[in-house]
Amino acid sequence: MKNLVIVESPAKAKTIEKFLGKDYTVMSSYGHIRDLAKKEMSIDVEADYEPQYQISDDKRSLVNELQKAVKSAGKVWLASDEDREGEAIAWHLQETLKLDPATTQRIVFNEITKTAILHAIENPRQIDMNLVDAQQARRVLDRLVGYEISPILWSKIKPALSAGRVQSVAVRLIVERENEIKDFVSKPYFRVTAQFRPVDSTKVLHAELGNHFENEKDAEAFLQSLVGSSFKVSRVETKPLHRTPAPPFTTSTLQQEASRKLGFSVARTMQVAQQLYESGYITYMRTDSVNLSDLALGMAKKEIESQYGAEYVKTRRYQTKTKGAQEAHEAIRPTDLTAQTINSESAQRRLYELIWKRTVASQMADAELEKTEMEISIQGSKLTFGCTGEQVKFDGFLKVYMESTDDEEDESRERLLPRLPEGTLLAMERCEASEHWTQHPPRYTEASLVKKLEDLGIGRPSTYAPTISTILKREYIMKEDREGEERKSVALTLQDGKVIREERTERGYAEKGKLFPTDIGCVVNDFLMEHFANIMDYNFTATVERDFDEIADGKKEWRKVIDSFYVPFHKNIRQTQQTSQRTTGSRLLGVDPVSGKNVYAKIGRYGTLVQIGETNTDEKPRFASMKKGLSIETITLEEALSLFALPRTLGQFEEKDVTVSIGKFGPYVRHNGKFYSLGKNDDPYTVTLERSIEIINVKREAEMKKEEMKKVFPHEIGQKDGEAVMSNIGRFGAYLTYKGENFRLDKSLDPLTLTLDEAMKIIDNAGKKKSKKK
DNA sequence: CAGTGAGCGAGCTTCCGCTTGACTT
Repeated sequence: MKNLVIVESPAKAKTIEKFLGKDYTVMSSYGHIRDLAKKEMSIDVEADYEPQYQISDDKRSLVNELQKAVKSAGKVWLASDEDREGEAIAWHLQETLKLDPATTQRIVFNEITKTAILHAIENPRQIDMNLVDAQQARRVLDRLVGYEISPILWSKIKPALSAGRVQSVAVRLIVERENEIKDFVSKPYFRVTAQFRPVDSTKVLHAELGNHFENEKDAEAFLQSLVGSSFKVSRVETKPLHRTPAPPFTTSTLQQEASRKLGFSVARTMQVAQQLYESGYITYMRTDSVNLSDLALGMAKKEIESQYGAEYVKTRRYQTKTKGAQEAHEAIRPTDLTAQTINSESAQRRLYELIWKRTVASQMADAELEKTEMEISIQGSKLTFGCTGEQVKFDGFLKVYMESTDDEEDESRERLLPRLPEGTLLAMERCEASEHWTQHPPRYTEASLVKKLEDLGIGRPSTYAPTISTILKREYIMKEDREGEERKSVALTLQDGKVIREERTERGYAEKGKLFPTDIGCVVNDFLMEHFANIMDYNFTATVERDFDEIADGKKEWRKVIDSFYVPFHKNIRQTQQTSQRTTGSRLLGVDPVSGKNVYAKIGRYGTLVQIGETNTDEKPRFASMKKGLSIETITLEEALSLFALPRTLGQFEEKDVTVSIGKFGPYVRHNGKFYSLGKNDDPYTVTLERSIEIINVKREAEMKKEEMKKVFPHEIGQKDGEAVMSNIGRFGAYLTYKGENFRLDKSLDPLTLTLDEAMKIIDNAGKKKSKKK
């Protein structure tokens, strides 16, 4: 063994090994192998911010293996990605594996082809310490911010909270959007639509008035004024229009489109993309680059030519405009563009097809359209109706793919218009003025939040999904569906010279999977905005990124950059810790009619709660947790008082008290020292004694059944090759045991009546799958 | 595994970015 090549990803290692042949062994570092120690700050501020690195727990055995491989290798090639993090990974490898910088080869390639890799091997360099230092600065800054602010939140608001350069700004976006929505005053307006017909034809023309009316009176007056009017086509304008395809997918745009077109969460998209990547169907899925390799461009051209014809080909190179993009990889694309679809489970197939279409469309010709705008004049009025139509002259990339939008009101009312010359007289067939409301700005979805973060240059492709799950886990935000609000709206129709008024009940737009801030999210955000405005600034990341770039260019020293940030920052930390008030988001709801004491809603150590009485008096106040769906801001006095109804004693069963309450794991019934969880549809505030007894009995029966099961299992189905085939019930359901190995049983199969033949079939099939994988 | 919330004090929590696995029945 002469050469050892180390890359970041095992899938990449497998591919490269094939290109390099016998003289090379390719191993993977699985990302970073070393990081700041988890406990405490692990940055020696006194010693000029010396970082204390440690091999990550889950990498110890890997590092051992790498060490062994290094010993038997003549030359070591560090081939991690060509960006800040990749350079740091290479450096950490060099340090940890005690490689000699003079003989260690640093190589990079951002296209996994034989040519690119061989070219890289011929052009090795040494590790770029400036780039490594830029990464160290990034790492140290994030640790300082996160580990100094978080403890302040623990002491001033609630334990186990967190703050960080990325997550806190993500929460800020959601809190501020919610505030905008709260301040938004929805106003009604009237939109007038009409249907015309040329007097000597049956063609129909759908048009809309260029103006809206603010109230019903004006709308009605306008409709009245139309009675007896004549209408004609006053202007026709036709102009060419062309549309360009969207660039190939990056992580962020893939997440957005998969959310809009397939309804995937950001995490789901990444999970499915990972599977596609590991099966070799697509290129790497964590990327900020829209660039396609020459190989891919060539494949696309060939594929489009053969499928759609040469006139559909237009080779395009896209430029990445994203702030702070590092472009260590290609855009996300199929590895083989001749495969329009793949034979795989549904989610993988659908995501793959989306990627295929987007990639191919990006290399196709513009769509050529003809847009016609028609204006219809009203005799005796300055107002005009208008309609637009679009005709596709050449479909180009539209043959394959059209990008979606987030706009909920996007009705794409464009249609083909009949050809009518200017001056054509029109008869009005019907006309309606309908009431609508102005819409508040939309709440973020996971995907639109990712887009916003990317626009601000905050976060990286590998962190978008984890960031969202962090702020969900901390309960700063929640993801919810909301029904549209019901509204009464007025519609006025012009019929036989009269205006008919009709009231309709309408539902506004339903919101699905939208992000809402919680009480805690709002209180933490207010606190951070008050005390750490610079970190919360939307430009903070962009500003420090400029410093990191200068470090990478060798123009600045990383420790100095950190020092000029840290000195004022740390002073602010100390001051905030000493002087700021404990923050609970407390709100006075009113007076308890029974005790005459004040009732508050606020944040406590374990979440939001309501409180009767004061905390700074001798007499202890009474507390009760808030139910799901209640918030400090909207809870009423009555709702708050009702929360004190627990625990309730419902009566007796088998001569013992039956009580109901809410515990750590949800609502429960307690009887004779035992606990029984309430069902999903049971409300602890109203549940009856009868229902509680039913719950107790159901659980008792289930437990008895389980006991009986234990007696029956493990069950011997039969013998094969002198070994027993057993069935059993475990934590994850029924399974078979044979020759010391376990095999999952499908839910539809009964582990007791299964025959030996059936069991052996399952075992054989599972065995085949395993050997295939290897 | 079925509270808590005041106060006492121990010991715990926390960042972002790079990569997969997982006692997988």
